[in-house]
Amino acid sequence: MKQPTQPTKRKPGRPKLEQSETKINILRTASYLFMEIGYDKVSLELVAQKCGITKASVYYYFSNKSTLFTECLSYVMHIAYTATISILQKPIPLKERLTEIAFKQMSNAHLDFETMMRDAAKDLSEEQIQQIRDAEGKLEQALIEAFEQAIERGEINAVHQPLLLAHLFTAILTMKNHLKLKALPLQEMVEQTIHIFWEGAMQKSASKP
Amino acid sequence: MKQPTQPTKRKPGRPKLEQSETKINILRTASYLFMEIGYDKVSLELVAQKCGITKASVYYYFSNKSTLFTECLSYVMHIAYTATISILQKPIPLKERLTEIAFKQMSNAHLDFETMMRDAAKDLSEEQIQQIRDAEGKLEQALIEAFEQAIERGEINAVHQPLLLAHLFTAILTMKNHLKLKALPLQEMVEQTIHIFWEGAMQKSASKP
Amino acid sequence: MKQPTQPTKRKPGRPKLEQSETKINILRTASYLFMEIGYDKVSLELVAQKCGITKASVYYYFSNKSTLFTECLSYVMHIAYTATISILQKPIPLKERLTEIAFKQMSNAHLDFETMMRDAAKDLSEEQIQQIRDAEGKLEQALIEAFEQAIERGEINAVHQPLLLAHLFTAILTMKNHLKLKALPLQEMVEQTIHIFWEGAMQKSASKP
Amino acid sequence: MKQPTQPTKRKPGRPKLEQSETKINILRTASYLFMEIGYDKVSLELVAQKCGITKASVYYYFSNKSTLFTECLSYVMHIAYTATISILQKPIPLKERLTEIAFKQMSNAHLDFETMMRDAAKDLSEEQIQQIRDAEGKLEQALIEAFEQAIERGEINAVHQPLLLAHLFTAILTMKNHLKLKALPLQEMVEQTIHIFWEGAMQKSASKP
DNA sequence: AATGAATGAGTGTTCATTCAT
DNA sequence: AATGAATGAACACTCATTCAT
Repeated sequence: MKQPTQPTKRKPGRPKLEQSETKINILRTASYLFMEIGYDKVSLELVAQKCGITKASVYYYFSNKSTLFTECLSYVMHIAYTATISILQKPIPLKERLTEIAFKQMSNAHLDFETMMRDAAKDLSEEQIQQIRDAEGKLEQALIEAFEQAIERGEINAVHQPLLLAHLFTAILTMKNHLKLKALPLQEMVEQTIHIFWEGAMQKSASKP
Repeated sequence: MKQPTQPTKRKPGRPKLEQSETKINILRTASYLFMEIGYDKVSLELVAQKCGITKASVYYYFSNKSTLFTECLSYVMHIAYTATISILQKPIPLKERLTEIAFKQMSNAHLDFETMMRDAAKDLSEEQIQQIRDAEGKLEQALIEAFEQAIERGEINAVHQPLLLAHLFTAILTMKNHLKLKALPLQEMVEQTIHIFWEGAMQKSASKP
Repeated sequence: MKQPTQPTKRKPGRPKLEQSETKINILRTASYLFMEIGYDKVSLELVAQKCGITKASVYYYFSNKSTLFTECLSYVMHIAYTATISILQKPIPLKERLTEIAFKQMSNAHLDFETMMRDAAKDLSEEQIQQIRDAEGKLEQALIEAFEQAIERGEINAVHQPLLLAHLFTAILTMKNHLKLKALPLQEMVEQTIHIFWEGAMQKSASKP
Repeated sequence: MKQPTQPTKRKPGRPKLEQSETKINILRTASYLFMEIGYDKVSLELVAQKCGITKASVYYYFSNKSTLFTECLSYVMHIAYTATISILQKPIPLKERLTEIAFKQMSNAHLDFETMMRDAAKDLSEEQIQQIRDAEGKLEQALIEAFEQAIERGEINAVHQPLLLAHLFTAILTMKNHLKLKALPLQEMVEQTIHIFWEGAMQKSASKP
């Protein structure tokens, strides 16, 4: 979008990336760390180390820890959004799509969203929080729409509110943190869990008397 | 019991208070803080402040931050256990009991168990972890048994594993952290959520095809 | 020496000790600890523990850590003095007496005097330092006199100053701290060392040219 | 050596100083303090103060108190070693060389090695202890060899073990701590002391009967 | 673009000391 | 005579942040 200011001869070959490679590297590394061990326990020193650069260099690209965090979460949310969307658009029953999403999420041991936010909250400005919440909102919205469509199609009982279903589904995914369950095979656990959720959401019979 | 003036070896020195009020105060205050903002962000300075005493005084009663945490969690777990048990023993359908438990838990915005443990883990000794896990185990066990009995009574489909049901139920409770849902009236949210869970768990029809 | 103020009927039987047993216990325990691990590393808590009493009780008998230290050192010095004197008075050649003293001192791994004083110095008042130095002085004096007599008897070359000999002898005893020497059998080490010292001190030949 | 403008991969960022002056300053200051008042009583705050910097800056250069101590001792030992060696290699009789070493050592009122190690030991890793002991070993070895050669040359009685002589010599140097002796002129004290040691070590006459 | 240097504020922990009982 | 309770000052260590180069 941003035309270089000088309209002179355009350099041949692949143009340099808008975002410096270092910056992206930091973003990726920090994102991973934030999700793995949480906001507080990620020191910028650690991020720098893992990137093979200096703490000061991190500051060159991100003016704050909170800024870094904000950009990381936006970045991660975007990826998660893309991945989720691509699953949700598959032409298979919603139950199967949900199972697939659940399986993906539960496979890697990331901290859940709210946990990270809680730690970071103290440092984040209003705008930053909003920025992250927006990114999260898009993801939430995608899920909500999937449920809305399922209701329209009659796959799910219209009694339920899509918003609530979306959050219930998300809450269920936190089961991955329950150590005791590590005994059970993941595949089986995911399938059974989603099955219960699904049957509950679907039930045709009478519900709220 | 206590013979008055007779010289039956009265312990010298200032008599110890039954259960020092200060200690209980610390326990309560720290428990609240740990659950509210997590292990790492609770500084002993903060605990002391909130108790109106000095950091050193906290150390008078608890030799460690990790010790304090351990005792707090045991304390809290015990309370949660007692409360849960007393609900589970009521002579009403399990679904109603679960709703009641969920309502209680979701009413106060505590961090969930695993999140706290993750932060604290680095400081806890093997025994301390075990001690907390034991307290947690009792709670988990109570839930599991409730599900087992429901299965025996035919309230719930025998297809499901009580362990998984218990953890699914617990995972669902983390929904309380989802800010977006703060818009919905709590009562309604809890009822609908448990309803979905319940129908899913109960379903008489075919399950895994 | 100190006549009780009231000349009334003297209580029959063994009179109660002037010094309470607890106080003596503290004195003994603390002395041991001070000499074993040094002034700084001895906490009053530790002393109390080893005595089976409370920190506050230690303060009941000794108003300060420095006071306790002072009294301990005086106490210890007195014991050392007595022991040394009793050896020095034996009717055997001085060389043998010195060997005996050296053997006793090197057998137990106590810190040496100056090391302890250096740590404690920051806390001690002028009077306290003087008090300890006095107790030390008596010990030093005993050694000096032994050397003086040996010179008078012609056992040792009159060239040497008894004061210097005494300190040289004391300095030699610090060899017990040299870890590398732990390999050598103590008995042999002591004998050889004193032998060298002795021959050097005794030499009849010309000395300062 | 340093090619000026040519684009031969110049390291980016601010170039590192040869051996940061600050670091050397810390090293010197801390070394002095450690030897003067001992490991425990040297707080990093104090080191920082004396250097005119912040405690955090000390941590910028040395990751630990124990690391700082280790590097300080290695540093000091190296200096002592160099100085000692240069004296030991002089073409003068061993006795004179020893006198010179003793004079140098006694001139500054350092704590002796073992005293410092005793305090620091609790914080030092195995490797660190080894590192320091190695540095110490080199010094010890230099002395031992000097004594071995003196024995070969017949300067010293072959009865004595060089190891023991070296440690005896070292022990004697601790006399510098004996405050009482501060009255005597240092020069004289050193000469007389070494003389006694020397005559004892040299004696041609019968030894162990 | 990237870095070495430096810092201030905070954290967990220890300990001598005081005081009412 | 002895103790439980409480505190202030210090210490080792960490970390986000700044700045000149």
